[in-house]
Amino acid sequence: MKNLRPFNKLPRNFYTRDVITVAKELLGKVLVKKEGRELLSGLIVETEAYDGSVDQAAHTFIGRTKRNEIMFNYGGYFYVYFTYGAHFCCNIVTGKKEEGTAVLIRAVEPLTGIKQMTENRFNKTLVNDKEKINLTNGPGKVCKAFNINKEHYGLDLTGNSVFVLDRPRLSNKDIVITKRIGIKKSVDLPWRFFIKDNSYVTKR
DNA sequence: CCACGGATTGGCT
DNA sequence: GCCAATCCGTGGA
Repeated sequence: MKNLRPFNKLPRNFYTRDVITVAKELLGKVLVKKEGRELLSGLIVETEAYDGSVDQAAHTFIGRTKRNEIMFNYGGYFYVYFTYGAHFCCNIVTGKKEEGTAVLIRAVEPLTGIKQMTENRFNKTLVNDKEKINLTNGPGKVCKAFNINKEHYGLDLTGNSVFVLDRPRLSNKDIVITKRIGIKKSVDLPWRFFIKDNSYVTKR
């Protein structure tokens, strides 16, 4: 699992498809961030789709603002926002120009750079299994562990600092579909996707 | 184990 | 001025 070389970076045309398809197909792919010499990476295990054309919970529902403008670009950009006065959350912009759609990365399973992630999260290096599970099982936790913040807003994911590696597509039977969590509007849309039985999915 | 609420910034009305 | 696509600690059973 240490050697990520045989896998290719996802190309632009992966991201420019519709948000639901991309949200599902991102499951099982590998999020990578280069941090100095360290390669932080994790298997994407939980996502949510947001679509401003029909979805009141999407930040683009109100139209274009300075904060959400990257979501109106075509797919393959990083939308990072700050919330609750404390946390960053990262999203992958999808679709065509002006669509205003994106996929929230809710949880990953740590693969490489675990020691660095633990330092980023807890400011120490010791890890037991309980801490490992708690490292990246939530959108704010993923950003903290990967040290993703305001500076990464608008990054092109076909570039070289943050990107996603391809992996074989999961079977539909390994994907669970539910309503989204942590929101107050458009709560009934079944736009949350996660890998069945994966222990790094958000706990409820 | 579960429920509850405080923290704390910045975007938008 | 309101309140959020969250997290964590506390307190009770």
